[in-house]
Amino acid sequence: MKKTEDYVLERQIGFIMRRAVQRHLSIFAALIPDMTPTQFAALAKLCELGQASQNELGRLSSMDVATIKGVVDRLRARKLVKASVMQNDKRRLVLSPTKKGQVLFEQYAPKAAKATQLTLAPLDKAEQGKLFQLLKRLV
Amino acid sequence: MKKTEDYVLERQIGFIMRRAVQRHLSIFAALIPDMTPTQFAALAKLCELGQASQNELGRLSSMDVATIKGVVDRLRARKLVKASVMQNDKRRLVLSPTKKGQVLFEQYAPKAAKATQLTLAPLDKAEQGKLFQLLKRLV
DNA sequence: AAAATTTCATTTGTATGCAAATAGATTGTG
DNA sequence: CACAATCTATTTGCATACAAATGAAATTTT
Repeated sequence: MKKTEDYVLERQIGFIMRRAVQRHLSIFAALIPDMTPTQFAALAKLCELGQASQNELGRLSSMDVATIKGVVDRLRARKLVKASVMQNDKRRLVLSPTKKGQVLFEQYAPKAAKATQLTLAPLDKAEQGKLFQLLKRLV
Repeated sequence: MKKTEDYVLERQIGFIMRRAVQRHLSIFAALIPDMTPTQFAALAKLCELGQASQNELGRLSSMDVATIKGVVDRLRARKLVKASVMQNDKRRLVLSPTKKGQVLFEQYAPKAAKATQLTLAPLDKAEQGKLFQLLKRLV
């Protein structure tokens, strides 16, 4: 006995996650108007790695090849990331953060962490941990 | 004593949610290649309401005015939604699902619900409920 | 009623996000 | 070694997603 009311948008995980993401993006933008979370993620991962090819960076920051290209292009345009063709493998673009990129990362990292904190603020520490644990298991 | 390693991308809620959303979108697309989750959400909400203005539909399905316009335009192009200028208030566009739209909604609703189920499959029922509860409190 | 404010829809611009196709470089295999 | 398969990056096309500006219509205020 299926009825229309059986499908409730507000009970769909995609809908709820979309709203949670919207809230987080808004918080992030308020703290760091200068850079998108995606751009910051790529920069952060590259700072952590020190060096990586473009596709590699994309994989490690969960962006497909087309997306990471756009993100890296914008970071390069701002001189936060530098690129050069790898000698051993001329298909690859070796990326690394510039000094300016590293400085900006160090400067924004506390704010980005704060964005996570503020997003999770409605939950206590135990609940925050639980949420992380559950979300991770979805992937 | 802040250090670079203090910021770990994988421990940021935005990153984890982005990955979870990616996973869900992939599952949804596999079950319903014909329509995006966003389009289905708008159609579902409109079927639930029976009728709504465009902005109203956007608010209730968590899309801003520019986004809902695009989504509705595409639904209208496929004749799943019909629109007319409201007589009482000529600013408003009154939307309602077409017969075709209603049929398609009824047809896809079980699949869309299945997408939620599959996304949550790694968790048991209690954990699924907990995840919903935690995510809702973030918004 | 006239003016100020608000609401609705549209438009523009920028930034993800993904699928699919392509070209060039490298690797693996017969 | 040659050739098929794979990998890297790019490009195109489409679909969210949001900020900001605009114009038309309705509401509120004075």
